Amino acid sequence: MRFEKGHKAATRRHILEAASKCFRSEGVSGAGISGIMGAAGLTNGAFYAHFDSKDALVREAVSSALAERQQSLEENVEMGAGLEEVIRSYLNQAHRADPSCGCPSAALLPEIARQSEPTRTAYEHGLNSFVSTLAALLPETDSSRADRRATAIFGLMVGTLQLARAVPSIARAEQILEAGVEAALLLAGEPCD
Amino acid sequence: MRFEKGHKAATRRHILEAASKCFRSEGVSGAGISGIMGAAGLTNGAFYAHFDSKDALVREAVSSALAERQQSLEENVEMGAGLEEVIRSYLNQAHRADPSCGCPSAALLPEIARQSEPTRTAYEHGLNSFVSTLAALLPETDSSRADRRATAIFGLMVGTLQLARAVPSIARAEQILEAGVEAALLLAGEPCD
DNA sequence: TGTACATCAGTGAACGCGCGTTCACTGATGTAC
DNA sequence: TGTACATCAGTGAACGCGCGTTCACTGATGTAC
Repeated sequence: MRFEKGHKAATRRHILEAASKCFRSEGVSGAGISGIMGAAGLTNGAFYAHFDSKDALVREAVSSALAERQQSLEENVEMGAGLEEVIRSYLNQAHRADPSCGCPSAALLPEIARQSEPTRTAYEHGLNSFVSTLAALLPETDSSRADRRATAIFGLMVGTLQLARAVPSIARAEQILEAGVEAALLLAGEPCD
Repeated sequence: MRFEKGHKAATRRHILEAASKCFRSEGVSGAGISGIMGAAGLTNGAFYAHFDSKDALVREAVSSALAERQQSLEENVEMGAGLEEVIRSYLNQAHRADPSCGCPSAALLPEIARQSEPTRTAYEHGLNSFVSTLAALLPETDSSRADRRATAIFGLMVGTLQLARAVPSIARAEQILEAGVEAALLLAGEPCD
């Protein structure tokens, strides 16, 4: 078979999507090239026609997962979602149970800290955008204070979801998620400083 | 040479300490048996005289790191530290810069969520103790409410430290840590419900 | 119109390497007779 | 006292395996003449 125009770019996107899911569910060092390529419906040999190395794939997959989440957040906000809806759609059992389509920060943060500098820079940019979008949902008008508060709220969301995922008991996970929602709402409502 | 009484138990503890550091700095799947044994001053072959498998080592190393942190927290509290000192001794540059001796939750949580059930159960027990100790530092008298609030504060601490470790800029990390301290103090001071 | 060659996404076997794990062995000490 | 054997923490080479990466090849299509 011959390939229509844009075929290779589409394949590249499929690999990126598969990688982004595999990394979130198995971890960056837990997911291998063969498994990722298999999930994308290809064999391992085709990988290097699309990416220079696993490291390059990690950088792009992290960026891509962050961008996907950013877009989904913005869509929710445009549909009228406030901070409470955003928090509740993050700290719940569905998100806890499926890391593969969820927040890359919750699934990968400690590993991102061990990645090469370009990957960490890409992460920082994605984080900044996400925090800005959250900050715009806060009552606080001073944008630097709102960013600070949004950063803390996001840190709380990430840490809480990770705690809920680590404990084996679903009931305990539920308590953790509820404690997180309650505290995040409190942080959202209280004035800064 | 022959070995004095208790020698083998001491070696086992050394392996556990080395493993606990290696896991925190390189990740559970990033750290190998050879590297851990080397860090303990032994060769890889000796490992299986002390532990059944890497999985068993992970379980014990996680427990041991949690217990060490728990003990250090309790000592600080006995020396008169309040919640603010605890928060500030967690969310600072020294802790950000050295994961190997720091909080195992901040270094390993997403990986712990992927471990076998016994490891996750061990983690849950360590977490519960830590949260109870934090809860006792809150003004809230109702212990179940205090536990909920302490859980959220701990989630905030863990997520915030991870964010600070992931970004490449130290200045940005500092902003993140400060935002976390501010929010954690707010959560500590506000009444629950 | 037919033939030879170029293109190019993808295949699948192979590379060296390090992993977790096993095992025959070492060498210093203790014990039996 | 001397000799043979047991004990036991640790060594270091080897096992099979999967990793990231490379490469000769396939096979369908396009282009040149």
